Amino acid sequence: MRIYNTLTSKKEEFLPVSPEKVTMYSCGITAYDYCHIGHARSAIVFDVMRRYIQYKGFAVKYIRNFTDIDDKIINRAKQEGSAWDAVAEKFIQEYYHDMDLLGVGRADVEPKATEHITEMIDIVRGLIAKGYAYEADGSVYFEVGAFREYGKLSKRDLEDMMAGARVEVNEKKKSPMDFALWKASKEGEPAWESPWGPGRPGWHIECSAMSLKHLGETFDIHGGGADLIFPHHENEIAQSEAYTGKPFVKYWVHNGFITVDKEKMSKSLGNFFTIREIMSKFDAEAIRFFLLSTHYRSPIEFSDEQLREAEVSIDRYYTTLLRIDDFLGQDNEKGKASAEEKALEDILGRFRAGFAEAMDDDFNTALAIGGIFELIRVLNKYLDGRPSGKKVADMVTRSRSLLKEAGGVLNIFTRTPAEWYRSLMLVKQIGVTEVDIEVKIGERRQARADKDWARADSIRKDLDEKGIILEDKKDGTTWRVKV
RNA sequence: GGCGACGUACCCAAGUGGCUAAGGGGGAGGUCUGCAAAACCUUUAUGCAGCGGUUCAAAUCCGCUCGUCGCCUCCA
Repeated sequence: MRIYNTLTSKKEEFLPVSPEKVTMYSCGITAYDYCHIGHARSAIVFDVMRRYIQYKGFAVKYIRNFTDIDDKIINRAKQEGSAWDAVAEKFIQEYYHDMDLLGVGRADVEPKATEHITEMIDIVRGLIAKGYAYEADGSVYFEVGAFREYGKLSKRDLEDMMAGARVEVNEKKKSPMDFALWKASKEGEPAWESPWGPGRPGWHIECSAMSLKHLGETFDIHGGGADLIFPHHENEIAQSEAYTGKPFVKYWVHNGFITVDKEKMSKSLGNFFTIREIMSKFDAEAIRFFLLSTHYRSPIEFSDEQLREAEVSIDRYYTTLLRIDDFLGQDNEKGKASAEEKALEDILGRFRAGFAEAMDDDFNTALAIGGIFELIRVLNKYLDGRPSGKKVADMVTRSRSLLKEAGGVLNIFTRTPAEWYRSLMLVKQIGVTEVDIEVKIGERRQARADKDWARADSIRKDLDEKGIILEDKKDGTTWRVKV
């Protein structure tokens, strides 16, 4: 398995610290607002990495934090006239709501910054003792110049940064690049007792403290959005390595951005879409599929059209699954081979290896999905030959289980076709019920038996206008939701 | 200004030295069907931003040019 490491700027063979157990940490959210689709991408990308590493047979310990104390949370609370911790708690719950629908699993530990104040203070105290940090007016700063390797992740030279520094002037800091480990609290702000007086943690220190506590001094994978490379992750490295004297992380992985009109989606530009906004128009699975249909490091242009195409693709999957289930449900006594038997056997024989090869190459989900649709095409062609018999049933069953296996790793294609259509009916706001549709199908069946094609077609057209497509098959009519 | 990434068909998107340039969507034609739908078939890049170079061999490596974007400030 090869993973692209931001630290070395290349794909590297994945060799975890411990051969059996993989330790990974991803930066979660600051809980001050609803999540947008960029948060979804990050969460889904790392969710898939974790699932795939488990699929490969490793035990995984996965940590994803919540930043529950921060300026933005405090400001939001002020705006709303509520308590800062109530704001954080509310948006953590909203996060779970969105992520559950997107199929993002819970991490093994989901630590909150405020639950690790003691650990953070210990690290800050240690950094001061080792000469990497200094106190000024109740705040503590990390002295960037004292850490020789500063800039190694973001490939920056400290002197260049000073020259072009756009950081605000802070007289208390020795250098403008120094960053806060501990911030003295102002009047009325949340505060914790510390050796430097009442204050609260700086942003970066929490990840160092929580990863150290839950994963140890050196762990395997640390991830987040590419916008966290600098300064957040650079600072984490400085703090952690200065404190422990050990390498902090083996593999740094960063996902690319979502763009709108080619520009990065961001809060400040105001060009962002929240997850729930999108889920009011598209099924959550379509969002997940859309995000996985591009390699995680590439930018993705967000658009309704792309989401719609994702829906069409998923629909193709479930339509095939329905066909498989229909096929396996029918009598398959007499044996009739399909001309495409060899082609299906070939692809079944290499499918699993192909999937692993794609995923082993820096989690190439786009290629892996391509393999899934290749199998679907060959299988459909095979079924077009109307084969029957035990061997055929076995091959079709095997196809289905391989599709489910691959889908399971990506956590897509895990529902039944019926569940998919039901969900589509909700999201497309279809104005007829399943019972209505069955009644219409019954009426049409009679019309067709009477060879009253005009009436049969009018019933079909009527449903089509409501977003329901009828399909006449040998043994009856089925319906689907139009995507 | 410094650092970095990207530019593959009508659209999205894999592929980063050698097998017919994956896969999805769309278009055109066809098979099947009462007609449809689905599915399948054929077709839609002798070509990978442009120009040079390295090599027996380049979308893939190197150089330059053009274009787009990101980070350097909170950001997934």
